[in-house]
Order: sequence, then structure tokens, then C-alpha cells
Amino acid sequence: MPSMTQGELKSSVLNSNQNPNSPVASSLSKRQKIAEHKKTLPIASVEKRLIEEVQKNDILIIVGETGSGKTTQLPQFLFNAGFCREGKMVGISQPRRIAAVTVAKRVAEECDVQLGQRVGYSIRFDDTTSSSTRLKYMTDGFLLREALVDPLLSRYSVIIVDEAHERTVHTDVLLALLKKVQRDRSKAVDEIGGVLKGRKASPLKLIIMSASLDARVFSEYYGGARAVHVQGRQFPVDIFYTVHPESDYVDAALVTIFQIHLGEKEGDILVFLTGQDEIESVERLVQERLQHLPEDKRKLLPLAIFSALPSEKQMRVFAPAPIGFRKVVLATNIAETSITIPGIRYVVDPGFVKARSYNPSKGMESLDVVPTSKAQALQRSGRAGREGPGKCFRLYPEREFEKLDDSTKPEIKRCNLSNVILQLKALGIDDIVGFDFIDKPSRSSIVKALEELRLLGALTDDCKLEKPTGDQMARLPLDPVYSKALILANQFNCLEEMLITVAMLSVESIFYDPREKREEARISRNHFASIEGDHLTYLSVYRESNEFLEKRKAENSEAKVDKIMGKWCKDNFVNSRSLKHARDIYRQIRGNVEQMGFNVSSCGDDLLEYRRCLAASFFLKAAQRQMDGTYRALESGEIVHIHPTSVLFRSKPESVIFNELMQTSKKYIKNLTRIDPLWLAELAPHHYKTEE
DNA sequence: GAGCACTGC
Repeated sequence: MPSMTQGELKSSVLNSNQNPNSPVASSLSKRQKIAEHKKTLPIASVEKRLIEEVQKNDILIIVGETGSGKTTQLPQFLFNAGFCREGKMVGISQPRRIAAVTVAKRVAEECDVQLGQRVGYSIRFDDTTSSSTRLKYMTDGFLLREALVDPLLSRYSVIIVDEAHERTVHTDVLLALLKKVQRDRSKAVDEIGGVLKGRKASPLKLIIMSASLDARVFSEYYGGARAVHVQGRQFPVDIFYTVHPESDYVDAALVTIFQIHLGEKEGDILVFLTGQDEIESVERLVQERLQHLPEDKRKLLPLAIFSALPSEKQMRVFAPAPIGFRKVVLATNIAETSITIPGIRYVVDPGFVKARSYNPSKGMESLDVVPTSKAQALQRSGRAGREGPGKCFRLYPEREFEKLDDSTKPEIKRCNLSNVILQLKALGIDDIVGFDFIDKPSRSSIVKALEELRLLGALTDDCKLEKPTGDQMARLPLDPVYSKALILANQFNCLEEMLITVAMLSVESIFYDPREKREEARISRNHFASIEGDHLTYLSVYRESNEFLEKRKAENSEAKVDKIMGKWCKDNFVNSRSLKHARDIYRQIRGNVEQMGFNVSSCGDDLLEYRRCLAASFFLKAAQRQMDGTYRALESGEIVHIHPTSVLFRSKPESVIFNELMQTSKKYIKNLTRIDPLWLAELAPHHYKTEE
């Protein structure tokens, strides 16, 4: 077995000879730098031991702190140890797209191979892998989809689930599924004499990597699996607490920001806040208070970052502050794991987060401000120690920290399960209540999702997958209710319109409304608005942008078109990233339905058929106006209000269907279209037969 | 008459 260094050197020499554009000298020094860096990673010293552990154990839990190098190095160790022989792959799953991409690029560079050769990544809309790929980074959602096509994951010798402590829905389903795949693979090896799809079958190795303090949860779940610890490398962060609880954490954050600015050494500040509104108001308050300082003390630059912020504005936080200035980045959770901002030495953590939860009996989601978990607080403070020693100011007393939950509740316990359950059913897993989840969702949540799937026609009365509808729905990468809408639209002859609609409904925040310019945004988008509702409004945004794009495409270069399109989005207060995402989804699901043999036809100007199709699809979410102008959601009986972002906010039609019911300051329905109340009984008689 | 943590197929 060649040592890692020899293996690296060999491949890189071969590669630099093939590339006439990279002078050998500079490539050598770059290579040396990479080799040096790799040697200094904490994980480098335990390569041999780790490989032995993988060889000895079919399941291994690796607890690695930030900066251990586990994500980039372990797959290379496995490659060098022969785990990719005979065309086998090592698959590494990540919760986020951005991580899959950046890590794959980094590892390709370390191996001195072109991305997509030995090392590649596969994420939705972007697959760089080829037949020679051996180390494949992907999102956990992508790996789940692969399991749907190849239930034994026969091309992999090892699957690594990274960031398992984050406990996303996809990770939790994957953890359970991989347990089953491993069992099934071993069985296949015994039964068919070791031949699997023409290849020699071998058991699947499973590695669960987590940054949590506690490997016990995973170890116990896998029957007492072996757990090893790999040291991390972080700079020390001093934690400070307040003496007393703060009644107004926004004000406390402001005070802390200025204390740091006026009293601490150079270094940027990162403040964790709960949402756009809060961030925008703190941004304004920082500006205001700066005006009261002497001019030489005003060199503090507030910058906002949150998911709905257009990319150009997001980019600003990554640029270094102007000479002499200190940045104060006001961020949501996005800065906790998803992005890393350079230059941060101080973290201000009020200790709150906006968290989604789900009430299955009412079919209602809510978004509440709740205290963070200990793990979250730790993750936040760690953000101050990426580049040097840092300080973290927690805006609550130390005794409050002790009272926090150890970790955040797994997402699977606080979301709608209809999609998860449909996927499991499609995988042939029928007993959902008895399914071996690491954390079981509540029975009522499972029952509610089964009921919804039955009403949508995805499951039979005895909860088996309905053929072909259930199969078709499971194949589409959409919320089941949107998949059903496409199947119905095929019958209503408005598939083209519905493809656009569900693509637009599948992305978050198509519109960008900065707090100060809300009226301006509303006026400039007014020409899209349809009196029938939000669905038709989305349709016209998509179509208008598409026409605009197609016209410009003929006359301009691609880069120019992007720029012009960016301007169009900005003028219309449309989020260009979201619109692009919707276009990608449209293209993908159009391909999917065409593969299913659907003919993509348009209803043209017959929008009545389209609205009837919306009613037939979303009948489970209908609401009726009451005498007092509020609405009653028919399914749950809840009294609800039209969300102010809806184009129907003012007109208040008698009867509507909607897509989302969410409680924030009130119970709001979002994304609605006006319907004739009689349609419900006509189009969904199995559900509304008793309605008058 | 008034508002939108994050990720993913």
C-alpha cells in the first residue's frame, strides 16, 4: 500500500505533464504548500489508525471538531487504502450544496486532478462526476434520490454521512435507510454468491461523522457502533456572559456592538439576530447612533446578511472593510453554518433563533423566536475563532446557558412528513410507524401525512403506494401536493401553466421587499398582479421575465444577458437568484413529466380551467370569508388572515384556495387564488360531499 | 391593514 504522500506525488506529476498551461515550478510549490498543509491537519497523524478502524468495523462514528480536516482527508485516506478498487466509489454526503461543491473542489486540488475525474460532486442541477469518479461529494438529498434508483447503492464501497449532528430530515432518513441498505447488501452477498449487478458484491462500510459533543446517540442507534474522536483545531474564544438577563436583546446587542467598537482591538463583529426585520432595524439604529459619536470614532460599517437578501448585497459582507473601518455583520442563522465570513474576531449572541415548527392536527406551521440550544451557542461562538483568538459575548447570564437544551430538536420532529413518507413508500418501506428512525416522529404527525397522501391519491385506503399515481408523485422532486397538481393539470390541459406555478411555489422569496421600500416595490410590481390571485401573478412574472430574457438572448452575449436580467429583477424587486432557481426547477420537472409520457399543453387564455385545476389540486387548503372579513380554513376550522404579501390582501374574495398556513404574529394564509366555492364539491367530491 | 430562520429533491 503506497503511503499517502507517494500516491499524491505520483498522480500530480502525471497531471502537471498533461497540462501545458501550468508551469512545473509553480505547480510544484503549490503542491508543496498543499502537502505541507495536509501534514499539519490534526487528522493526518491518525491516518493509519483510522483506516484500521474502518477495516475492522462496518460502522464507524467519527467525532471531529471544526478544523480537524475529516471531510477533506478521510476520503483520500480511503482511496489510498484501496477502497476504490474495481470501480467502487466512496460517497460523502453533506447537508448543503455549497459544502459539497467547495469541498470537492478543494480535494480535487489536493489530489491534483481535474474536478470530475477522480474527485467530483453531484448536486441537483449540477453533476460534475464521470465514470472515473471515485470520491463523490453530494448533498444528502441527492444520495436519497440515488437510493430510489439503486436501492443497494451498489456502486459504493463506503458511504460517509458528514455533519450528521445537524440532523436535517434528509440526514435522518439517510441514517435509517443506510442501516437497511447495509443489511440488504450483506444478505445479497450471502445469497447470490457475491455477485451484484455483474460486480462482485461486498458489504457496505458506513461512516457517520459528527461534530456534536456526544457520539452516544449515533453509536447506540447503530447497535453500539465504535466511535473515535479526532481532535479539532480552532483558536481559543473567550466567552462572556451578562450578569443579569436582558429584557430587550436588540438594545443589549446595540450597546455591546458599540462597547466592542470603542473598547476592543481591531477585528470585525458578527451579531446573530432572528430575522430580516430585526436586522434592518438594527442596521438603521447603528447608523443613527454612529452620528452621535465624534467623527474619528464613526468608522463602523453595518452590513446585513440573510437568505432572502439578493446576492449582490450578500456579497458585500465578504469584502474586507475599507481601511480603518470595522465591519459589523448583522446576520441570521445563515452565518452559523452556511457561510463563513472572513475577519470576524467578535461574536455577539443574544441567544435566540427563529425556528419553524409544525402542528399536524391543524396542518399549520409556525415560526417562533426561541432560545438557541447549547450546541448552537457553541457553534456561534466558534465563529470568532476561525482566524485568531476571539471573543464571544452572550447576552444572557451563565446560569441561563446551563438551562438550554443540549441540541436543537431534529427537524424530522417538527415538519410535515408527507414527502418523507411518500419516498419511503416508494422504497418499499410500508411500516412507517415501526420504521427505525433515530428519533421517531410523533404518531399523529405520521398519521396526518398518511391521511394527506391518501386524499391526494398517492396511497390506497390501506396505505400502499397507489399505482401509477403514487409512483409518479414520488419520482417528482416536489412537495407531493405539487406533484399531484401536475398530474391533474395534465388532465385539465394546463400542464404548461402548472409547471411554471409549482416551480415558482417551490422557491422561497421570489420577491424582495426591503423594509424602507415596501410601497415602491409593490407599485413597481403592480403590473404583474392578477385579480384572481397569487398563482396567476407568479405566472405572469415568470412569463414576462422569460420573454424579456429570450428577446435579449438573440442580441447579446450570455454574460451581458445575465447583467440585463439582473437589472430587470432589480427594477421589479424580484430576487434574481430565486427566479433562476425557479427556471432550473421548471426545466427539471418539465423533463420529468415528459419522461412520464405527459404532453405539455397550455390552456392559453382559458384561465378558468387553470383556476379549476388549482382548486382540484389544493382542495385540502381552502378558506371561506367570514362576516367579519377574516377567513375560516375549511380543513382545520382555524380563523386565519390573508398575508399582506398576497395580491388578494385588499380584495378579500369570498372563497380561496391557498398553499401555506403559517402562524407568526397571526395565523396567515399565503399564496392564494380566488375560486368558486361550488367547485370544491364538484372537483373533490370524496372530500367535500357534505358541503352545501 | 401589515410581514418573510436555514437547508434540500
